[in-house]
Amino acid sequence: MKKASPNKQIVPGSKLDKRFYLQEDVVEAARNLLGKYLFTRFDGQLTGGIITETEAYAGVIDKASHAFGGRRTNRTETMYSEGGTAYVYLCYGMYSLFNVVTNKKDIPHAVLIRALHPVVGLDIMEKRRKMKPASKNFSGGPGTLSIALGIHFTSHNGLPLAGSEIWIEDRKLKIAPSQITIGPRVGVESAGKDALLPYRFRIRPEDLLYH
DNA sequence: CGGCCGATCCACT
DNA sequence: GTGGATCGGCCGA
Repeated sequence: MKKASPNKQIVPGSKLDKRFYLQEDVVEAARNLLGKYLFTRFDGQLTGGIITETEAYAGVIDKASHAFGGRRTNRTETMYSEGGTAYVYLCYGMYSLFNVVTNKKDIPHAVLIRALHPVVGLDIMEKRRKMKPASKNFSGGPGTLSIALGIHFTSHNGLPLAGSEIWIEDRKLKIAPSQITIGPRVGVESAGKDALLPYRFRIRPEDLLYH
């Protein structure tokens, strides 16, 4: 009997379209982004991988969101852009965190991309991360995946995912509901009862090896 | 203008 | 499991 083996073959993909980014349910959007491919191409260097963990931030009614209560500041202004915009901000003074803005303009929904399974441009990402792509912690957190992809808050905040050096593709990787773990979001303890909302989606680690 | 703190990561124990 | 790194955003004075 044939043994299952990792399939890293790159299937022709299509960029996610406006309809995807305009979906009104940001929790659905977060779930739907699992298994999609996130790419960057800076200075001709193509890097990318499979999104394996996301969190939904539900805008003005979500205490864990930067836009809670309709807060509009210089930083959060990006969240009020039309769906399909990159919201990248500095966290803990040293990490750029990458979010996908969804829904209509002025509705500040966003999905934080929390983990990436590296697939394309491994050599380039290895140099950026200064570690082997097979290492634990290579791109399994929101800060480290931005380093691997070369995403930085000063350069890439506000970029349109439909026409820039950052984009997301659907390569028809199917994620079954049984492969998805759902739970509360990370690092949002101060959000009161919103901290308990099941807005975090993950592909189970054991399912990451075979796709 | 001062101070607090964060959607994190890593080294060290 | 714990704490240090490191700095822009934000709020209050």
